[in-house]
Amino acid sequence: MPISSVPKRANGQKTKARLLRTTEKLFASKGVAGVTMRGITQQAKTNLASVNYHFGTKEAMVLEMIKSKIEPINAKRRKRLAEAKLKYLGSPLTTDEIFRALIRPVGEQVEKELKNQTGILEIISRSFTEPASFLEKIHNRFFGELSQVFMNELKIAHPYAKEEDLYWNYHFAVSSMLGALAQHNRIRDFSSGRCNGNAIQEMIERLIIFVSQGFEAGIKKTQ
Amino acid sequence: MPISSVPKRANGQKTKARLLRTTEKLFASKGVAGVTMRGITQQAKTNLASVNYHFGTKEAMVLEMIKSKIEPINAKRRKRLAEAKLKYLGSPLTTDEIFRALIRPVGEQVEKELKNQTGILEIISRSFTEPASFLEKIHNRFFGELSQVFMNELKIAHPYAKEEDLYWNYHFAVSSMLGALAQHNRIRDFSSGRCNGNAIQEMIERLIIFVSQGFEAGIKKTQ
DNA sequence: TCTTTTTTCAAACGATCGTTTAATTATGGT
DNA sequence: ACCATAATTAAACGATCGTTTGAAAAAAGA
Repeated sequence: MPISSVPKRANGQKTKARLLRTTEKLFASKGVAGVTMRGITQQAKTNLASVNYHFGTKEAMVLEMIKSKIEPINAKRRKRLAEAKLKYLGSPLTTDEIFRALIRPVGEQVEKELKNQTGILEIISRSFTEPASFLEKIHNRFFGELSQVFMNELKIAHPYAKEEDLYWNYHFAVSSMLGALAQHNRIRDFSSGRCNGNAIQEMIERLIIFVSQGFEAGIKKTQ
Repeated sequence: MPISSVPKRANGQKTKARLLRTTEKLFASKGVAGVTMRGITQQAKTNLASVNYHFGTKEAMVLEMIKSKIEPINAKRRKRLAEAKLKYLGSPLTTDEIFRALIRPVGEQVEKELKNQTGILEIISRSFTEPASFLEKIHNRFFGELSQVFMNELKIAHPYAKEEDLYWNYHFAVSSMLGALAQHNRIRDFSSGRCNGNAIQEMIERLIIFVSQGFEAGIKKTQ
């Protein structure tokens, strides 16, 4: 008898986790419509009804999967921003440092889970572009307040910029990030093999430069 | 008896066009999965079987709709690029002029069809992000060679830049454009009403600046 | 007008979707 | 060992999907 009494109903939790992992893969490759109950349960080697037993509905399972993927990234984003602020002790951050805190955690999480073939990039981007209406509440909850945090930091960094410019270009920056992440597998073919879309770290660093400079150019328009 | 003998079976062409227009709206708002045969034929006030009669399959109809929306834009892009080259008579174009030729035609087409409530932005972006596999052939055909044309122009404009940098940042630029267009309805809420996502022309002009400067910053990295 | 072709229509088909039910098996507590 | 709960399973349900069929209606050509 093991001393640790934490995992009660161990097997049950295992199938639940197995379902979530399978949902990840299928959602990343085929979207929410491609995630079928039979496809998931078959690949997770469990019964069809197990999804409804563990999660209630298919939607609830997808939402829980997305939540489990995005929340750690957002936590890291806040942490990085706070660390940067601490380092600069009150004085405003540079644009690229702010966007570094926003974008780098994505790349790190991707590298971390590269072995799992999980496809966080696709999950994040799909959670924005999927037509499924039930995903919208997720964004407002996950990205709504997070965006306000980063926008506030950008306002501090650019006190003389017009608010309108700041909003527009932050919107471009986020959209660029999502678009680039979502399309990252296209660059290999497009560049005839010259660029590797799986070199995530390289892409992230390049993306930070692109987005930061685009942002600054956009807000300096009127100065 | 009318002299013009062009429109034979006039009524038949009308329902076909009506089907295409309805497909536009539904695809834009709900994606390819949300485009149901019964939903389309009901809204187009025709019979369920008319889709298969006029187009063969649902996919064929969606493809034809997308083609009819994107091809005019791409034609305009080539034309604008050619006009700009003619104006500069051999000397290389500036970065923002190249991207202007790429991005502006989208905005113009949107403004042109604003009254139709057709949603080209959603159609373009969805045609990239939709998980439907049958859409992939479209991109390679539509955007593959077009991208090569614009990439060549960027190479001419930046003869000393590394090819790798050019490819990466063109990829970012296109992804940014698609991402920003796809997410354009989010900025209103995000900015608490300060920015209007339906002010397409303003967004397009801002986007050109953002993308051009991001691109130049990305390729100047090593110079 | 008569004939031929095109277009529309109601009805049904087979397939697949998410969910539910009820019976069975496995597990943990006492 | 016994019992209550948790978990798994096979089977079926109702709904919706895209497509096909065969006949009726409409339009064009002769």
